[in-house]
Amino acid sequence: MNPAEISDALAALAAKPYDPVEFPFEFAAATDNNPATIAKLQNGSFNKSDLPGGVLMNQKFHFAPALNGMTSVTLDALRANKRTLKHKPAILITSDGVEVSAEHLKSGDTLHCAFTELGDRFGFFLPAAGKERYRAAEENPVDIKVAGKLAKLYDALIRRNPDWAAEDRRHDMNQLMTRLIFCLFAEDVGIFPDNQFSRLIFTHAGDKGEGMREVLISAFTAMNTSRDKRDALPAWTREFEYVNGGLFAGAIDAPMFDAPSARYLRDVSAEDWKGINPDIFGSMIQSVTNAELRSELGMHYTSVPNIMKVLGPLFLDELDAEIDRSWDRERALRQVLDRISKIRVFDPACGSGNFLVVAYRALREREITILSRISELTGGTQTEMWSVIPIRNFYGIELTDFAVETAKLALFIAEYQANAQFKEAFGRKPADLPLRDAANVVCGNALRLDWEAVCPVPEDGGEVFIAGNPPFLGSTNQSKEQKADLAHVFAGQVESFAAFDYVAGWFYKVSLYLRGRTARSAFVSTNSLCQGQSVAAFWPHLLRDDLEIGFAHTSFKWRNNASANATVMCVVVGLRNRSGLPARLFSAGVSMDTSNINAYLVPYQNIYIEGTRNGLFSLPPMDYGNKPVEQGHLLLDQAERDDLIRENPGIKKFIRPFMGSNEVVKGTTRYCFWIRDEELLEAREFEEIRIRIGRVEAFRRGSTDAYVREKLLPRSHAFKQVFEAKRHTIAVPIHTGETRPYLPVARFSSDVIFSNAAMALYDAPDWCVAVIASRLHLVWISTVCGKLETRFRYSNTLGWNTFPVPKFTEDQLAALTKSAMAILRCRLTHHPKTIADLYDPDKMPEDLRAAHKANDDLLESMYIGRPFRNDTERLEHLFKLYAARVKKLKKGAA
DNA sequence: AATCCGACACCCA
DNA sequence: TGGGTGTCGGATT
Repeated sequence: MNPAEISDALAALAAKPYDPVEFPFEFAAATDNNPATIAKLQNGSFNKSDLPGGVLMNQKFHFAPALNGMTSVTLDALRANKRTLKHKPAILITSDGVEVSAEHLKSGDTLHCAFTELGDRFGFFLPAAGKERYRAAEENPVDIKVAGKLAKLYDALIRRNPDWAAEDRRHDMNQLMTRLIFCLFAEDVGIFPDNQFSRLIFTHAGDKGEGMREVLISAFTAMNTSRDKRDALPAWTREFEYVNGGLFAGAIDAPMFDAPSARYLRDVSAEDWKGINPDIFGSMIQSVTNAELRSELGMHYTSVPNIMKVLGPLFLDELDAEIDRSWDRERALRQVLDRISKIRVFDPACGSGNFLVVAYRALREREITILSRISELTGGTQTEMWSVIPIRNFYGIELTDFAVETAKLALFIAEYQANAQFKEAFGRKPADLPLRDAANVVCGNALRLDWEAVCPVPEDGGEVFIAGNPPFLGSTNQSKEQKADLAHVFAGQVESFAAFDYVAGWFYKVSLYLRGRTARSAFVSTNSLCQGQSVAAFWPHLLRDDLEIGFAHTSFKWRNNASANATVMCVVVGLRNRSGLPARLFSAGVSMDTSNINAYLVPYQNIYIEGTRNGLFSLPPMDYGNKPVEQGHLLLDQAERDDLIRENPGIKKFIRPFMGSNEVVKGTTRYCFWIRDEELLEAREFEEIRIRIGRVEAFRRGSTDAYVREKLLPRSHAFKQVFEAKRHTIAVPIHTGETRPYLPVARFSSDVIFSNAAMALYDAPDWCVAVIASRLHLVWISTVCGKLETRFRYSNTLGWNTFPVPKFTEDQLAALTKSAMAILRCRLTHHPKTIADLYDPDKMPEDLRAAHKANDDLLESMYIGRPFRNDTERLEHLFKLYAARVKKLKKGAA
């Protein structure tokens, strides 16, 4: 059962009179226990409670009835009960029929509410159904101000030095910015003496910035030179610390400054850099350096809440549990510390290092927790001198040079801040300078590089955790180079990969890395990787029979602190070697353990629904709508049509109503020219038609699709597909809103032409409406078809042709036809309300709801002799029927 | 020839 | 300006 179903079940329970004997069993049923388990609970064999009237279900809940007004007292009794301690129920619950008191044992949270509110408070009771609530990490406010000022400085420098914007100087410019940022940060947080850097450069560069270039070159050179070798440099540079660390190694140059750029530099150095959040520091710097890409780069960085969706279940949660278990044993804690010291974190799409920084900080925080506890346990005699987590254990691959530099810098800064925390806790830290060791961030194309060369598999028993947010790009939008990258990964491995999203390359490469290793991975991905055609095409090759999904987050909307957010729905998928351990599924604020998560991110065994042109069951063929491919030149709106017909009455015979999803759902009307080949000469008599055909020809001539140029260009009076009905059409919009409780199928007269925004059953029997309009069909479509973000996407090959139906009898078909008609007639009684109005989940009329309910009950009884209990049961039954049918067909073919 | 997809596209409050 | 909700034609099969 999903949370919504549990909510409904609890609401139903709360609406009935309270019976203290029946209540615990009904509560068990409402929290997803099957009838057999409940029967055993009732006959006492599963009931562990020793309280009068009590029911205790292992791990799930402990109930005892309360006397009037005494729910708090009974809750105390439940909490203190020995059996409670032994069997660890998730939830304690008691009621007197008026009040409910409950407690979540793990967190100690309590709930006191009216009995009738049980349904509204379902979230509290989810743990009794094996689902734990989780809260996403909070978004930290970022210092947008600093980034804005950096951007101004950058722009001013480019205005003064246009050549520094060119490709061959980009690296120098990037390096200048990172060095400046490091120095401004260092002088504010105490790595350098207070304000040393800005004081020295502004003292020696003059007011208008005229000497800034030479001053910066001298300063940076000094930081790369040990103090005793600075004879060739101005005397004032002696003051600087020796920094090194790669940041100041290599060529040192700086652009010319002018008055505005010097002013912006002063502005930005006046900011308090202590408050900078290093988690996404890199992205902010990166967005500074490219005015055009500024919004776009910012658009794609991964915010901390999203990073925690990946790193938490990948390894941090498990580490916390281990620390918890070891809390009272010094030896065990030292083992955890040893484990942490060997962990390698690898982000093969690291950008400016957000994931690596967050992972590094998380590990350093846990190290301090462990050391503090060891200190407590040993009475302060612990002798650790220093952190065991080196930043060289953090690996990354990134395509753009500047991002690589900022990633390294962000890790330096994170290390500095972690050291400061360490000092606060233990009173000591090593010297900050010179910078010693660096993260292993490589500049290159992750789909071309050998990942084992970048992040070697450790030989000391260490673990590798691979995480990141690789780029998503559908096949339509990939460049030639990107397609070649995918070919490099998949050629010879997978027969058909050209339709894969770019992100699939990362998933496949990580699967090769993980196999048989002490390593796990988790990536953010576009949700389409786990939907529709990609599932059957990609996932069997990825998982084979030795990998599994260890955890997953179902679709969530992309959000970060950028002003413009990318519009995309994401998932997080964690991969691991097959383990026999439970997998954890996160969905809408709830997590649950399950024996398997399949590639649709459904808690069910692995199953792949393959699109097919031939129906697997006995349903009539469904066609794709008519695809115009004419840049709108054959289409008309209502006014255009009316005007044309007024001026040329004869043109009417070539104009037909034209409908896609929008028109079906909202009841609007568009029209199209519909010219049969044999009528072309007659049609061309009209000047308007000649002009429009000419425009279509021009458009088709310029298409990149050879089929359009060669086959469609000579037929520019017509659409690409040409289908029409003889008697009537049953049409299903392809993309429609997911909040509607039913798919907006409708029936139209034969004059209407359907666009490729709809699927069409031409002249098909009306009982098809009953099937498509059913809850059962919606559940199937929403699971096995693709989505447009979260919108339903109807497909004939994936959804209709694969939909399992029993062999209907004539009587059943007659009943379904009647039911379909009842729905259609009911809609008519609400004329002129549109389908969008009628199927608004908040405003759906009761009689229409009833007609659909009757239709659902009728259809479902043809499957199992009764209505299904919930969507979970619906889906599992459909999966079973599909698998059985495919198995039978394969046997027949063999 | 047919159709799945969109780090979307576009409309409207 | 962002929530609400489906066009349209390229690229792949």
